[in-house]
Amino acid sequence: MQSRTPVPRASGRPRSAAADAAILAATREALVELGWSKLTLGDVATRAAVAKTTIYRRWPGKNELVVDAVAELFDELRLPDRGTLAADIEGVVLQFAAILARPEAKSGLMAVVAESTRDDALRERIRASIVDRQKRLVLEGRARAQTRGELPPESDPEEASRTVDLIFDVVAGAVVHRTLVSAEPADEEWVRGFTRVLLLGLAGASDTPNSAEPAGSRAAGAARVGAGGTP
Amino acid sequence: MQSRTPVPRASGRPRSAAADAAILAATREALVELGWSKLTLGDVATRAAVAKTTIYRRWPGKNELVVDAVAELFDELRLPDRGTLAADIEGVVLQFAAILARPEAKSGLMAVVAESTRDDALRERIRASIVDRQKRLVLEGRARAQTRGELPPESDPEEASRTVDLIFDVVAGAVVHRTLVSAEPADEEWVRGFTRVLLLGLAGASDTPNSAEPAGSRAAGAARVGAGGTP
DNA sequence: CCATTACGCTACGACTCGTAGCGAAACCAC
DNA sequence: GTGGTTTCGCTACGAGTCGTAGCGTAATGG
Repeated sequence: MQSRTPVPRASGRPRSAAADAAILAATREALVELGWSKLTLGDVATRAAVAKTTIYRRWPGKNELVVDAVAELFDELRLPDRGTLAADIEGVVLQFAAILARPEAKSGLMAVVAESTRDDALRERIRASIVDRQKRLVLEGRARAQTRGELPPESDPEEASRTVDLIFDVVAGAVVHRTLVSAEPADEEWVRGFTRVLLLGLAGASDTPNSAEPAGSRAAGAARVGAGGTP
Repeated sequence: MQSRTPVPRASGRPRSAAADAAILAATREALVELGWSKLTLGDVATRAAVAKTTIYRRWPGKNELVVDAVAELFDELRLPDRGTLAADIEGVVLQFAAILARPEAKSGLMAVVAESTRDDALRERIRASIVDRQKRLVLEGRARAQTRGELPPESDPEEASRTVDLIFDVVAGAVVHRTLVSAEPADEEWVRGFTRVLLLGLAGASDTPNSAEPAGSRAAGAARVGAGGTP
């Protein structure tokens, strides 16, 4: 995943895969103990029992290293079929919240996102190794819900894409804000309430794809909501 | 707001209010040009035409200085009465998005939030000078909507508090995620879609305050939605 | 006039950064 | 084996930042 193989190397001493793992693990350890700002590559090198130069040969700098170290935390995200869209959402949101609650994710993720506002390459790295993996779950859950009949099949593909993006920003944003800014746990009770709001909102919005009205009024259509569920 | 008057000082040379303003303005300027990571207090001092020691006499460090500098950006947030809850939400979300789109807010805000995960005092400072000011708008908008009859009067005060917290995390989180992570503009079209989902979700959720069910099923009640609006 | 506090300036040790240079180690092709 | 190639660990280095101390000066109140 983070193999920085520049080109299909011909010969020479191969890079130690163990060193990669040790460096990333040491980075997470340092994130827990020191946090982002006090984390130094020299310290990571010591923890990983490698030379500082070895790290610089593989990663451009602290930003990229932390992105890869944090990205591995999200590898465990799964979307088991829990029977209903609501249950699926609650399950994956709870997983996401559990990862975000870990100190290495907290202090590392937001810091690199902040840095990415002035570094397009870094943002692309975050997108590829963290964000896209999360967004794929949204797509998967949506497809599953369509199979169940809980959501109508996508009519306009572009509209569907916008909706997925919206869902993703709402879900990930809400959990992140709850965890990091409000500094309160995204526990089961909160996730239940959040899922209810999200689901009702999406179901209601799906009948009125778009409109020029300044929003408001329309509402009656919301009755055709979360069909399915506890059948 | 950022007056760091330790105690009601008796005598001596008073602190220059102009210096405070110059330092905060210089901080924002440096955030735009350099970003968070390359911003140094020495540079800020030069830009503000003050001595570096003057900054250290007023702020503990870079984190707190940036919090105060960014906080001033949110002073302009207003909640004019636009007639409907939907319009009110859209208006304030657009304002919020406009502030977040500014580079000094982007690079500064997320960085201090990241730091606040390991610094309780810093988080409290952020809460007091930035977050609470935003949350007050949610309360104000809710009260206004209740007056209009768009939302039922709060029955259980604790339940109402949880709802306000949820709304706040969803709104602020979604806009932040859209702007910083997805790196796409929270323009009028996006805000319209977001408001529609949020409003339908809240209206639908308001009849079924809470339940032990794993969510899903319930939906019919959603018809008693956004009453009022374009009367 | 005097006590008190803020200010500008200089200088300082401590620390981190990212790189360069070296010899040794590990791999491949022959 | 032997030679070529790449990585590794180690040391050392200049550059830059941090946060503080010390000093003389400026501005206020009693």
